[in-house]
Amino acid sequence: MKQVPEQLLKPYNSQEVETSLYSMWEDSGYFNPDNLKRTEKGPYTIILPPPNATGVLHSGHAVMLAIQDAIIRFKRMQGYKTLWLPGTDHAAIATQSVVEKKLQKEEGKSRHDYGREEFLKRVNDFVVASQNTIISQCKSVGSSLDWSRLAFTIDEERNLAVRTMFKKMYDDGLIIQGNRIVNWDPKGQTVISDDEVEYVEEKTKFYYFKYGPFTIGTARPETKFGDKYVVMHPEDARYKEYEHGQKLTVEWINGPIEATIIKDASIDMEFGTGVMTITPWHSMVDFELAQKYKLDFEQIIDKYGKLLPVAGEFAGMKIKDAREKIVEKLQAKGLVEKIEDYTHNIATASRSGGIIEPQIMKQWFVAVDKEFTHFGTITTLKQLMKKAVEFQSVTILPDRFEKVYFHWIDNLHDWCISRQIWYGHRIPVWYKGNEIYCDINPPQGEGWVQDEDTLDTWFSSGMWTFSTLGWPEKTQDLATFHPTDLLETGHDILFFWVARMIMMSTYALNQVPFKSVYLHGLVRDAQGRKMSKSLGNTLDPRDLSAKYGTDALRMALLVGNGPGNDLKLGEDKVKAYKNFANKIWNASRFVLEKTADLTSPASLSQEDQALYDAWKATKEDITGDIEHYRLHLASEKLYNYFWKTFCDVIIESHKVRIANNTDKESAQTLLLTLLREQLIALHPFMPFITEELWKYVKNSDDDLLIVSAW
RNA sequence: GGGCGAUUAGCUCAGUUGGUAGAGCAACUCGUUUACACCGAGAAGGUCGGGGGUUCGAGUCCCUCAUCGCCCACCA
Repeated sequence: MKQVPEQLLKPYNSQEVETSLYSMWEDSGYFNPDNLKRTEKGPYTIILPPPNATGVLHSGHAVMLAIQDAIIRFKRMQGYKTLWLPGTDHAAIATQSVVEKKLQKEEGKSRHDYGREEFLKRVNDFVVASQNTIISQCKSVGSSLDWSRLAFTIDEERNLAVRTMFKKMYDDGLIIQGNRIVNWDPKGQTVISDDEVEYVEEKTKFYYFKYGPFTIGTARPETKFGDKYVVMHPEDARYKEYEHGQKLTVEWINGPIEATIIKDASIDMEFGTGVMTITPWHSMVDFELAQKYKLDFEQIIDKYGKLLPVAGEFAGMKIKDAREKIVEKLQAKGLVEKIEDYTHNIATASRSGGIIEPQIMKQWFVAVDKEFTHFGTITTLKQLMKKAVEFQSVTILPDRFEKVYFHWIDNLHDWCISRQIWYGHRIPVWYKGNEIYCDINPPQGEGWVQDEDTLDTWFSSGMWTFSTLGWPEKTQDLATFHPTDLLETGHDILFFWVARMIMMSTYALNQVPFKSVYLHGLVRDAQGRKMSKSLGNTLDPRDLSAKYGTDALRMALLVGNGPGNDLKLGEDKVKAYKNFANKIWNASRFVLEKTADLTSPASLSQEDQALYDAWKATKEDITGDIEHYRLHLASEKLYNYFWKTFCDVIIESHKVRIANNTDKESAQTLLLTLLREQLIALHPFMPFITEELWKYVKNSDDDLLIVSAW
């Protein structure tokens, strides 16, 4: 007769067991696929979306880790050679600005006071110091990541990969340098890509100014100094007396100027007066018009958002201050016809919040529409991205995001990849006079100067599935684990990241980066609001995990959380699964007590066999759910079966049978078998409590639950 | 301006291919001499946003309207 372990006599205490269980798993080496004994089903790989190296664990991370860990544990138990590869992200702009603020606050100096080299050293020190925080927090929620393969988006290996990729794309003519109109962020002092622009609604004024015989409409008087082209629709009857190319002299802000009439069908006759003047240096639309008709470009605003000498008396003023003054002056000259209230969207930089000022600048771009020869066929990067999803080499879950993805590709312009910040992968291009040199390593000889700019952080992130596996070297890992099986991430970075990974991987390897994409939603508070520090409604996963147990937290994040949908998380929900953990604990003790005198498994009675078969069917159902990434259903079914069927029905009836000695050994065998199998099935979702209980339920020759057969 | 999603019990949400409406929380009644009160038993609660259609049959498919939310877009 076995003794029921003393530990089971008190309620389940997650804090007492979690840390040591995690160490036990780590020590076992089973997080590393090379150490797995059963790998008959072949490789299964997930690369972890790298959290910011300087970040702390938030509920978004917790969801991501819970989902991926559940899938990885499931596959590992099924007998796959599972690799879940961790890493951290250098998050160029975000990290640099954090360190800049810190240095400003602590030492009162800007990055320029330190100089590039010293500043980068400071950033690196900061990153190294804070990196362990996020890593240990990932561990604390039970993530069975292979830490032996930990990567960093800007370490030496990844830098080599980035330089190699840049060079390859440069040689293929896919990375080009050009003077184009770009999104300049005066606050962050860098160019950003179209995807980093966020449109924010702004209430402002709409001004109607007299411009010679016309009335022009504008929301931005401060850009209008040099406006010498006046544009209207060729079929606008109101202006039919004027001809394209006609010149006339008009009185304007700082005196008379010679204006040229442009007729173009892109003008909306219904909007305003149907006439506008254009400012090609500071407007995307105007830029295109100017290119079309080969007009002059003149810069009006500098990179700090101040007016240039062309503004005459207004030179040096911030645009915001200048606007009023200019309107006043026009008013004094009698050129203001009317002013209306106006609501429109202004472009802001999503990171810094600065208002974007379009500028013409020399930058580096990835040409997405340019044809090139790719493994023997002519294609474009856009086509590569499109085909991967179109032909289902990559499937996106939920599938409605496939439409969103295609729509994004259709509207995609060349990707501006150069940034005027210091922290990041430096562009591997050197200049000497008019010579330009691009290679993985610096050129020989004197007088070469490297390009000052760094790369968009998503450039290196785009290579993440294969740079982490050793590319450009032909490593065993790359051959074994690429393409990866699943990318699980938030739908908010579908464009930034998912699309770029598909582009980079199909381009460089002629392989998709992953076979499936699983997009989870945002974690919101119980009222459905976005969690934010300013609202004070954030739920810290570390607190929840400490208070209710990691298993409870994980269940709360998984049950009912279908792909693509936002999850409303209240503390009540976590508490409910803490109760469930305790239920498992108590039921396990009870089963162990009632079966202590069972020496060897008995054959099942017909009735018990039927119950067992019903469980088998449930488990098969659950297996299918997990295989199709329906964790929200699988977890709920396990919960219901354990509580409603196993505890409330089977244990209740069988304890009577055991007491009355009716088919006792069959009853005992069934209880023990069902408990064992449910611990296995629950393990991917609630790894800690199940592994802990497994110690008491397993047979002597059984290994850890983490590697037990599903 | 385009696209997408949501609308199911008081609250938060499930409902995989159309086949007699589900869970958690809350509220109600009862129960504490033996697994668990972090519990059990029981009862209550829904014309599945409105309207129309397809079907033997619709929460599920189609059309339409309404409200809320998200994404995309260079109307000055």
